[in-house]
Amino acid sequence: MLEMAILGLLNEAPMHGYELRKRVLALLGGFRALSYGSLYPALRRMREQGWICVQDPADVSRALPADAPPLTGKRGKVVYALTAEGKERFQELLTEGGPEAWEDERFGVRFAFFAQTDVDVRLRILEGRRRRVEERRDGLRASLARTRERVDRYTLELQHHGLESVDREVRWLSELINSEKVDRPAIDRGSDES
Amino acid sequence: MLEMAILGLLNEAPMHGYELRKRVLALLGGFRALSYGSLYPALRRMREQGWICVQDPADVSRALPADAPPLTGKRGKVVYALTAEGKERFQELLTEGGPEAWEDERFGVRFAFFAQTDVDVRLRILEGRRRRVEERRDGLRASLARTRERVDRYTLELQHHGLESVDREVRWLSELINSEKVDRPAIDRGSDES
DNA sequence: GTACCGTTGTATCGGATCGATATATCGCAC
DNA sequence: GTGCGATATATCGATCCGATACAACGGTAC
Repeated sequence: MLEMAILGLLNEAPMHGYELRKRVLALLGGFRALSYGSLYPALRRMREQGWICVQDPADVSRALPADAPPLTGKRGKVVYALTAEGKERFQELLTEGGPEAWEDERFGVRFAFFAQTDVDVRLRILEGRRRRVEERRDGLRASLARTRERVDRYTLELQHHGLESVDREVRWLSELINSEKVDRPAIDRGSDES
Repeated sequence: MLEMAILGLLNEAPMHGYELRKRVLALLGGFRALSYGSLYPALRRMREQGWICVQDPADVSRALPADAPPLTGKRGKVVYALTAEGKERFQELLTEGGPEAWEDERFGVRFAFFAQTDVDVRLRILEGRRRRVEERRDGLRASLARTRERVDRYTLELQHHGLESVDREVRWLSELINSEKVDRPAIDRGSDES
C-alpha cells in the first residue's frame, strides 16, 4: 500500500509528487510501479485525512480558479509534508505486525521501513511472511506433482520457474530471520525451533 | 490479460466460471490471482463480444427475471464454450508477437499457451521479454550502485533480492531461447548472434 | 537568441482488477 | 437432521494502472 510509502518518505523529508514517485520506484526496487493515476488521488485522500499538508501554497491557491476551460493554468510545485497526525499514523503503521503486513501488496513497503521497526515486529512479520510463502510453495509443489506428465513442456516450465521463485524467497526470508535472531540472541522469548 | 486465459482454457474444453478460476490459478502458478470480481465481468464482456456463449441455458434464462429484490434466485451452473469468433480471436492472439506480449501483465498467460504458438513468434516474444527484463536489471544495478552505502541494511537487502530475481529471469529466458534455437537450428534466418 | 527536446511537474479519465461480501446448492460426516 | 466445507454465481466499492494532456524549465545545436 502506497499510503505507508508516502508517509515513510515524507517522514524523511518534505517532497513534491514527482520526486515522491521516483523515490518509491527506487525504494521498492521496481517491484511495484506507482503511477500518477494512483499517486495524486492518494495525496488528495491523505490531505483530506489530515495526514499531510501542503507547504508554501503560493501557487496552489491559484489552482482551480473556477474557470479556465480544461483546468489548465500556471501550476507551481506542490510540496507535501507530514502533519503531526501523519507522523502519528506512520508510527502506528510501523507497529502493526498482523497478516496485512506480510501479504504480497504490503510486505515490500513494510520491509522497506524495517530499519525504523521494532525487532519483535520485524520477526513476527518475517515469520508470517515465510509461512505465507511456504503455503504457496507447497500448493505449487502439489499442483506440479499432480499435473506433471499431463501438460506440455511450457506449462511445466512456467510452473517450475514459479516454484523456484517462491523457494528462493523462503530461503531469503530464512536467512533474514536467522540474522535477526543472531543479532538479538534469545533474551526473553525462549521459543526458537531450530 | 485474462481474456486470453479464458479463451485458451475454453479452447481446450467448455467450462463454468468456478472451474475456470481454479484452472487459471493452476496454470499461472499462482502468479496472478484472478478474483471473481474480474472473472464474471470479463465473461459478460466476452459474451457480449460474441467470443463465448452459454451452453444449456436452462437455468440461465431464469437469470434476471426483472424482479427478485436483491437479485437472488435459483441459479444453476453456467457452462461457457467458445464460439467460432472466439476460436478465431484466440488464434489471432496466438500470432501476436509485439511488445504487449512480453510486458509483465501478459507474458505469463502468453507463455502458458506457447505449445500452441509458432516457433518464430515464440522466439520473438522470448527475446523481447529478455530485453525488457535486462533493461530493468540494468536500471536496478545502476540504482543499487548509486545508493549503496547511503541506505540502511534492509533497503539494500530488498533491492539486492529484487536484482537477483530479475537476474534469474534473464538466465531462465536465455536457456529457453537457447533451447528453442537448438530445436530448430537456423534453417531460414541466418541471424544468430552467439 | 531561438528553436528544439528531454526532464520536471501536476493532473484527470477510463478501464481493469481486487477484496469483501451475499446467496444458494451439494455432499458428507457425525 | 444438522452442520460444515466445497462448489457456484454475482455484485459492490475502492484501488491502481496506462495513457494522455498541459506546462514550465534547462540545455544545446545552429
